[in-house]
Amino acid sequence: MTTKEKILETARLLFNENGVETVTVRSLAQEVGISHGNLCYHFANTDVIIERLYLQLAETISTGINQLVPGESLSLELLRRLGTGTFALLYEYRFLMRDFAGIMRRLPAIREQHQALMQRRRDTFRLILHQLRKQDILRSELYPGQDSHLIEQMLIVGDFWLSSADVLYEGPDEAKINHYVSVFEALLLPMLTEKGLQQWFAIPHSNPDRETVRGV
Amino acid sequence: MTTKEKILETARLLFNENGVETVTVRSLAQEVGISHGNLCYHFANTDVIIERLYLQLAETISTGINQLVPGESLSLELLRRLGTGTFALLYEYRFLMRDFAGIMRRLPAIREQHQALMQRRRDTFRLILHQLRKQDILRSELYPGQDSHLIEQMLIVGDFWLSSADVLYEGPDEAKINHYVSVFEALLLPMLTEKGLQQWFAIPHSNPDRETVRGV
DNA sequence: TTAATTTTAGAACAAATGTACTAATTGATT
DNA sequence: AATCAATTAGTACATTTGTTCTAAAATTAA
Repeated sequence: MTTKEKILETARLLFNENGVETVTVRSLAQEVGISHGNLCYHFANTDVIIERLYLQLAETISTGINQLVPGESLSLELLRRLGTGTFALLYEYRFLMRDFAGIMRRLPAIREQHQALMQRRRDTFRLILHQLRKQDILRSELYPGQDSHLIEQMLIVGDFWLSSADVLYEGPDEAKINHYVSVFEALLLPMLTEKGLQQWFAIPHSNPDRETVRGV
Repeated sequence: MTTKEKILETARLLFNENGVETVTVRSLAQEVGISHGNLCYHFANTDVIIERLYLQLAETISTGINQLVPGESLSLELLRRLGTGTFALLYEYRFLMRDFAGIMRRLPAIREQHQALMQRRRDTFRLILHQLRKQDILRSELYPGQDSHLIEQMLIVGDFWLSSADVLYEGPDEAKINHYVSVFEALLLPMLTEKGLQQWFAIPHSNPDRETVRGV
């Protein structure tokens, strides 16, 4: 592992543990085991490190999104695996969502990137809703604009379950991601058709070691 | 207005605008128009100011919660007014939710207070669900534990719509709160009975100047 | 091997911040 | 009016932090 990679990796762990505000070039350098002068040689400051880590995450998510092809058949089980993968990925970069406001304030460049990413996720969610309806798994809107509301719920829960969990989650750590995937999934369930509900009940929910896919 | 009150008020506005990390005893004192020595005489540091502001919010919310009496009849319109009031209140203290993680890290005392507050809100939500079912407005659970999922969704959306709005909301400011109240409300809608849906459709949704109630 | 380039450690400096302290001023009480 | 407590402004100091600079060491290329 090169020094650059070691720095990024250590920074990610340190950010996750202590938050972005408490990590300085000096404390990070010490954790990596190099001088802070050396660290500044590779990355001028912590801001550019945060930016790089955000790009890492955004790229991984984007490639995940592109795995979903319009028109391709979907199952609720596939969606759950996609969701679990995304949540697990987000968990590795959880400092980004936890210190969301502060980071967006510090790094306007990321703000725009994030807006674009969220737009792509919105489109993906809309695609999913459309496909599920075509397969008669999802009921149609109860009122005009319900889909938009649902998608916003998905964005909020999908991004900020981490912050909420920080204070409220009390179960075992291994079950955390699966728990919040269930909370997320439950946004969709009341809108399932009879057929959709049957398909959902048929998914093995007790097994937490399901294979996961990254992205979306 | 006493100096103490002036400090708290200015701090709240400054926190909302620039985030807790950027506000120092000096910058705050300057904004209030007093010396930083004087400010430290009233409040040792910014931490105790944050704590005081949190208590202000928590207390207001708690009194709002107690307005709901178990067994009393509910309407979706009343719930919407309660929701709007709470969202408006939260908006005035939005820095607390935006810089949530950082604050919880800095002030462990608040963390415990917040856990307790969230428990009370959970109980309130459960009470509401129960009462709505008694009035045949809400369908029963699709699966055991759905209520818990729904309540967690309500907590997450109810707390973090502010953070999401920071980056994603693009409409006019006056409509912001009502928009997110709708997103919040939409969590419940798919579970309404026929009767419930009819009641909901009868609410005048276009008028944003509805009277609001604080709390919950 | 030699020369050039990259990487590294450490020193130095300015700016900002929390905290403590002093002295002056104000306001209330007797 | 005199006294005491509360309030205020301003100073001082130690720490931390970002940033820059220098020189040594390590690595690579010729």
